Amino acid sequence: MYSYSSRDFSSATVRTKRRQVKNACTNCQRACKKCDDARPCLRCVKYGISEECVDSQRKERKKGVKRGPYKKRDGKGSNVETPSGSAPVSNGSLQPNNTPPIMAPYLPIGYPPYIPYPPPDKSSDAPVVYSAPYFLAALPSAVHSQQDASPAEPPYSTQAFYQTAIYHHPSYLMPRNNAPHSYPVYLTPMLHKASNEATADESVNGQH
DNA sequence: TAAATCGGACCTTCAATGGA
DNA sequence: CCATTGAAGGTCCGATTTAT
Repeated sequence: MYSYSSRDFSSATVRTKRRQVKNACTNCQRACKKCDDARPCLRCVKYGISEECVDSQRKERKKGVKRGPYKKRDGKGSNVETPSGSAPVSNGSLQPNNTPPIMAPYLPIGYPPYIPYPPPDKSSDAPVVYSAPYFLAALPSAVHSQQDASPAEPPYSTQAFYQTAIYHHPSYLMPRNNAPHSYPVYLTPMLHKASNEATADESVNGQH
């Protein structure tokens, strides 16, 4: 879910694999932008083109392609190493002993420090918005505060966007894969503006 | 300055291959 | 039979271009 490029890290840190969705929507595909598994995807929601958010059509894989002789396996299946020298990525799933994955080393620059976020307070009316790391990675400026555990009022009127996002993307606003690393998130004015004005923006068309 | 574009690096999938 | 290989087909990062 969380896709962060290795380029987001200092050279001293390990490379991490970029996560991709299985099938991007046609809009994101054309724009070469990050999509997600939900339909409509977050990007289409943002641009107000939810109704156009449909899976792209995938080609059938070629069959019967002759393949040359494989290279001899050197030594013992040493290919256990992860691709391109990347660290063994915890994809957010629980480890065998049921301990949460260690996510902190994979957080992108600007990501809040690794701190477990307390569960929502049922007695509170304050909207507690969780965000998956993926969401934050896509919208790093959305992180307004990570230390304030009880956001009372978002600094901007984001109700419209919240409603849309929560309706279409409840999973974005809740911890994923039982990961405890969730944070309160405020949306940026840019995002709010987009949510209100996106309907006028029909320009999410592509070329390529 | 923000948004759109797009080249290409990176990732996933899965049929072919080859060892047990 | 099953683990491994490796290329096809895909996603999306990030530099560049264009619009406001």
